Amino acid sequence: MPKKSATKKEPAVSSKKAPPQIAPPRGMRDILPAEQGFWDIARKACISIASTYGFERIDTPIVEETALFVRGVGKQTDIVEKEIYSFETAGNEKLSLRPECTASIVRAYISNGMLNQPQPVKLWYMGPMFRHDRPQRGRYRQFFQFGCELLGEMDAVCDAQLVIISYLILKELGIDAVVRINSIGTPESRVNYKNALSSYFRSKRARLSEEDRKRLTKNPLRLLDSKDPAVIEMKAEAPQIVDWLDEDSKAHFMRVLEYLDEINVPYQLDPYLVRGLDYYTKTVFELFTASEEDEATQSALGGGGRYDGLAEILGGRPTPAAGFALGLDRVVSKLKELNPQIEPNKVEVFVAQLGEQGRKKALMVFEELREAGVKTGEAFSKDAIKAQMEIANRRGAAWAVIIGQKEVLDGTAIIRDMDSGTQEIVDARKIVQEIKKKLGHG
RNA sequence: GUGGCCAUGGUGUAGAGGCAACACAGCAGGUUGUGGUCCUGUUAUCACGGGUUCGAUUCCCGUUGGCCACCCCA
Repeated sequence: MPKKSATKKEPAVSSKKAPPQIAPPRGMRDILPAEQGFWDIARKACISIASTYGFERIDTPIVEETALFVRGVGKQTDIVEKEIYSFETAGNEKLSLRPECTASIVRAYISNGMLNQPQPVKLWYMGPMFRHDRPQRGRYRQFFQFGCELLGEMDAVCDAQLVIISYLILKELGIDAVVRINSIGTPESRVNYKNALSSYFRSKRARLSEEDRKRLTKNPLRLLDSKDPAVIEMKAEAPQIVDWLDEDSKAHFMRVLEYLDEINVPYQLDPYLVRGLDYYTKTVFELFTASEEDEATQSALGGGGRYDGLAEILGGRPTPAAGFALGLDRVVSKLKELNPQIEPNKVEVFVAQLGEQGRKKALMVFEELREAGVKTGEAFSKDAIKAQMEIANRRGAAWAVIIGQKEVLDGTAIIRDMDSGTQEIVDARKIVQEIKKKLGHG
């Protein structure tokens, strides 16, 4: 290869040249300390409600065999067709970053023989998922999901409970959510419906856009969420899936709705809701915020449904199951709009020092206070007392313990009331005792 | 993956073909060991690469990234 660029000056790694834009990979981001308070609130709500309903945590690998997702999520789905992060290892394993977690959970259920545990098995998970999609607001290539999966039980009350749990988590966070729900029946009834739907739209093929014609052959169900006004109009007359459900699915769906009525979970029947993953059967639902602008942008906070066939697809025994996932990035961004109060990392006492002797003594006093269960702050790397007091103030300390050369020689310490500015000198051996008394720790 | 808009200190913004401005945050000071106010100083090769030009941060092209719409989803 001719090295034309050789004439150019070496890009000189050592020069002062600014590095090229240094940023995380596209569609990925850092979640900084200032953000973590919001995430903590969201995570706590998820975990506490899921635990209340008897769900237990499971962690599965972030990477799985590609085949798991191809079989589980569906070869035809966009997620697998164009969004999956796949790679081959040095050992020729074909692996993928998980684009969602349900397939992994079912895999874990099978590979750990959980069918021998009391059923249903109720699991929750929380972690990053990866999809190589074009980034947008609320859509990241690495995003976090919290989800619950309930395996080994087919009763409709389980579907309802999962809807309720996801709804309650959002409610707990002050987010007003609306559930959109539908039933897509068994694979067989869906095939019949698909046929009916495509023959309906085929009769009106002339009025379809090119894009929608493609969908007609590829996945006619997707026509139902087309934004083309002409299609929306045609939709009104289109066959609806409820009319094609088998008796069992219909009865199941009715029971789910009855349970939701019982708990007063607001829901909208959405005959056009079909989810983009192949494994769903019967109940499917999505959660949206009540505000209109969000409806326009179609960004669901979460979604889920029943997937009775998945375990078998993955090579396990037939196992009825259902679950949901919340998009935590979207939940957190909604939560931030509500401006919840974040507890700052406050401190009760601050230990300030002057001089090397003072610092050594202060190091020990800090440990004693910490061990006594007092929330204590320090800035031992600072020499100036002024800078230390500034930090003490910023961290909201009610008291400051000040130890300088003089105090070390006298065997004393200064205790300063940060509100009034009054100070007293105490015996160095009684610092912890004095502070605890002042804080009312007994 | 397709199309549109955009890119200035840590953050939010101003600016104009010829010294890059303001606010906030940060750091250091305002004499000898004390915070919340105030004052001073300090913090930018204007995302990266190339082109036009005497001269580009400003105009043009490309790259990267962000936002928006489509697609799809969380």
